Amino acid sequence: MTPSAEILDRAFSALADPTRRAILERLASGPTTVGELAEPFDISLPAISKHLAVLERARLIRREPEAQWRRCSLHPDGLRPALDWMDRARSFWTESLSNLAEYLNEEQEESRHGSSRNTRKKAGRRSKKRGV
Amino acid sequence: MTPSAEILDRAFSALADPTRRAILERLASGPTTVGELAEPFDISLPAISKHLAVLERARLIRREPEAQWRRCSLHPDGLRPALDWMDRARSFWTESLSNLAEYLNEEQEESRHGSSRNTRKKAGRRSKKRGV
DNA sequence: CCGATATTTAACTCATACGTTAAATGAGAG
DNA sequence: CTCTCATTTAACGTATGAGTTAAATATCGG
Repeated sequence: MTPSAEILDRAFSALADPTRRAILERLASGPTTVGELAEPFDISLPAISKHLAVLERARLIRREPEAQWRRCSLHPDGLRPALDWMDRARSFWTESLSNLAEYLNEEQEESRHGSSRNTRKKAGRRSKKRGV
Repeated sequence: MTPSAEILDRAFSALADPTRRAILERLASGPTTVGELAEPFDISLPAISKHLAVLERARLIRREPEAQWRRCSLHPDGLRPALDWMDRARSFWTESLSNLAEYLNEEQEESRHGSSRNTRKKAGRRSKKRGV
């Protein structure tokens, strides 16, 4: 629904491949050409070219022509949306966990007060795997 | 190469889908059942079930049986590897950009000194090769 | 045990991802 | 112009992803 959904899709999808992550890490030490970028990998040049296309489509890198080469570099702010989402995720993750802790405390309180009606924390834990 | 590559693959891949991201956000407000989780979406229950399987395989959620339901919750620390990678990416991204700025400054300096041979800002200057 | 409810598995379709090799493009050098 | 190098595009095979409907499984409540 949010208009940024596609952007996030592309960014995370681009990051979900070890070759592409390695390419990004390599670009951290400065812009370089496709051939140089491809060198450490065992796959064909067209394969690398496609990975670069994916990264470019995800706005994570830029390629600009320079003589017969194409200079690849990290796209400034290209990681922003993904970073922002992850930062939000980090907060709600920890928040959720602290809520859970709180809830467990309440449960404990409640059961100490002796109201024994329905104190199921993990209801009916019986033997799972009954043979058919 | 790193043994964590697959873990990151799965995490980012899991995050690369808006339905799954929405599910995670929903889980931020506390554990819930599959059915409840599926309710806001337009897709079938089996589809949701598969999304949950993907999230579980990526260690982002946990599902534990509870009566005839399965209670889904965020997996504590499940986001850790992805968060760590992203934090590293954030640093090397900005580092790389500040290096770029530095480099542009040097270029400018150089051209101010009047050495008019080949003062193209975008050519020359390859192979900086500062091992990071 | 039976029937209802929650969820998953099976079997299938369609689209996209990732790799290959071979051919095409674009720019510099002779 | 022609040769060569860097890179992409084309065409293809195969695997995986995301969705569907129908059937299976598991657990509770009577």
